[in-house]
Amino acid sequence: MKTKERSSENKICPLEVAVNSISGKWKVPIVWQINEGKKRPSEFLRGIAKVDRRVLNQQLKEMEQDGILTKVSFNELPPRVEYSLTELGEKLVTILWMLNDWGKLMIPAEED
Amino acid sequence: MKTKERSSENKICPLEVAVNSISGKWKVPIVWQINEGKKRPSEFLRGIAKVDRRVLNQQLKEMEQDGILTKVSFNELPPRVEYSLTELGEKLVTILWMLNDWGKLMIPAEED
DNA sequence: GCACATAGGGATAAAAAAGTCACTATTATG
DNA sequence: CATAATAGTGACTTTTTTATCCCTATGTGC
Repeated sequence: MKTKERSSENKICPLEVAVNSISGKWKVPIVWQINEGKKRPSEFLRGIAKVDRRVLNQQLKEMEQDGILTKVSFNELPPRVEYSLTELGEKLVTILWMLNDWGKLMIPAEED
Repeated sequence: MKTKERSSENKICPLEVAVNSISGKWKVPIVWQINEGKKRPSEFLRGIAKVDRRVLNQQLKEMEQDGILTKVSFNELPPRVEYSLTELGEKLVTILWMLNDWGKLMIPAEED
């Protein structure tokens, strides 16, 4: 999910940039799961229910380009790739925790 | 954007609920603009660039159902409707400010 | 009557995102 | 040789989301 036109198109809005960078069905789950340190694509595939390999790669790639994740490819066989949070990504986790707390406030009402 | 299946489908994840409730192209801009107090749909239309009336209504409706916005309809002619943030919505603004700060960290790199 | 403003919605089209399938390549194992 | 891991992608379909168009209704001003 690249940076597209949203509310404002002339000036760069930091909030817009931020929201764009985490707008993707599996991006927040990815950040949420990686917290332990490193994770391989295959681990994400097993951990995050029904993510497709194709889509996972897309989102990982975008997050890497956005500076949220770091990718390390080992020259081994079978191939090994590890993703970890950058400093920026770790700061995001802090905000996600707050969003998580905020989300708790919505649950009683949405529990239908 | 209703609550759909994301990472986990059995247990309710507050973060998932939170993210779902603000996943919508104009939802964050709406919250971001309403901070002053109240806003009429027509004001959003003029304020947020190219939002379409139809889409705006959809997102306002969902946010009202999610408890983020409060809608007040006045029985006047021409009709008047005002949206304002609920307590929950105001708490969201706090988090959006942090996301905004976080987004600033991404801008130098993305300024191509 | 016509145009404008207000708020709202049905039917439909377009665009964007996500998902599916099949293939690449390599080594080890049976 | 077949199969299973590993990571990755091109071509394509499906689903979801957003946008467009045209209607409703009401009162004011021309």
